[in-house]
Amino acid sequence: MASNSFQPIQGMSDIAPPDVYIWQMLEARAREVFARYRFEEVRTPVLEKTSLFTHSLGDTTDVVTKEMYRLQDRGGRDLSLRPEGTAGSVRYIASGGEETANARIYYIGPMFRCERPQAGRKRQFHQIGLEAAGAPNPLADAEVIALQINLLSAWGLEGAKIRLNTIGLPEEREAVLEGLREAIRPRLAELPEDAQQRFETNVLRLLDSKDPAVQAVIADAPSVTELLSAESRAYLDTVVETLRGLEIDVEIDTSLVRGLDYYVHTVWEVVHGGLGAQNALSGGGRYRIQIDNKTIDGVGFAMGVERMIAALEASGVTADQFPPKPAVFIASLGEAALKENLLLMQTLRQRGVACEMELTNRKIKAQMKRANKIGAATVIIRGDSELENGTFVVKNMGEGTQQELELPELMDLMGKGGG
RNA sequence: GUGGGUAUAGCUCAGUUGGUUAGAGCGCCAGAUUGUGAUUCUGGAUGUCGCGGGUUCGAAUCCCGUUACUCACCCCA
Repeated sequence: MASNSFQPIQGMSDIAPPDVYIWQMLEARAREVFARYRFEEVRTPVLEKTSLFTHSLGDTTDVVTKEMYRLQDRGGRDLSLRPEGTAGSVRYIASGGEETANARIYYIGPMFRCERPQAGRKRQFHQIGLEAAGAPNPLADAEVIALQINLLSAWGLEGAKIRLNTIGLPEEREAVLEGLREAIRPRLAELPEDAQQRFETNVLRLLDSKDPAVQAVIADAPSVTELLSAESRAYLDTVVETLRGLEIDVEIDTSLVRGLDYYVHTVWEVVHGGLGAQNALSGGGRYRIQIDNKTIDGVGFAMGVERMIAALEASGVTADQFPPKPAVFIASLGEAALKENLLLMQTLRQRGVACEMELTNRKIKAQMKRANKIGAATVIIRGDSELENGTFVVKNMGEGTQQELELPELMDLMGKGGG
């Protein structure tokens, strides 16, 4: 029943069984893939100084200006729940000097943005992300993209597409923006009002507008790539060639832009058809972030876990395909057996067998029913007569067969994986 | 921040033009001769009809507010 007092706050949810199994699968396989590519986990705090985000993401971006959970602590410090993972990772990288200058790290955890929830968008959402610090190098960008593709296939996702583009260097940004404005200005009147505003505040955003009127004007404007320097174009070309050399085929999408200020050179997105309006599973790119007098270069991506799960479900991969290991169930008959079975359960658990038992004197029928429900592969039945004989009835639930064993035989069987 | 849809049992949902004790399926509990599950049969329990107010002789049903869910815009993972 939907009672307000039992519900999490807006845009946040409990992740419980059976849903949690697919989360565990995703995280476990991600850790395997990251380890293979030699990345290590770093767990940064969820709460950071607000200034970290305003400086690295850009103090006029929507994420910073209207989507952060921002608060003051008791000492009056201005803090924010992290809206993304790169800023904190980069702070960590910057904190380590030479030790972390070329860090290869990953993170798994919750992010927070106070927006209106919709399909694929929660206020507390989760990302699995990765950062490879180091000076710009197209080979590094290609390696990270290759890793990401490997990750998607480890998760069993089909039908995802990578859109790749470049946005060049900060020093040429102004020239790009001016070039775009010049091309659009003569037809400014054709644009709807909100687009005209974006013309002033964020021309790049017009490129990926969904509005047909905007698209018509953009179609005739030069692409970002055309406005960039030869060096920046060459950088992108090398990324693409390197990927082709790794037998990874990517397509360049010149309408792709990013909403955060820190990006330079390569940017990309993984999109999937089964998701509704928020169709990006992942955003990635190369960045350059200043913290105090330090500049951190790196390349990375973040995958939205909720969106990833939605995409997997759209392609037939669901949580109930990853249930926990089937358990052994112990059924008791009578007070004396119940007590003895507690000790048996303790012993089995200490030997690594996942097991469960009924702690009341319920009828055996009800106990068998429960064992069946939790998916126990084996039920050990012990009542008064077994107690007298020193034996255990062991039932194989899959086949419906059962045998009566003595303790050494039982332990032997359990040692082989719980029956 | 703006706009649309929704809210009835643990779950999925039905509920006629406002009318008497609000229903179904699944699940749960119990029974179908001895201490054995998943099938079958029989019986049983469970609802502040999201919450608050209003209209009415009478509201799950109409109106207003509110909270949450959901979808889209904006933006983003």
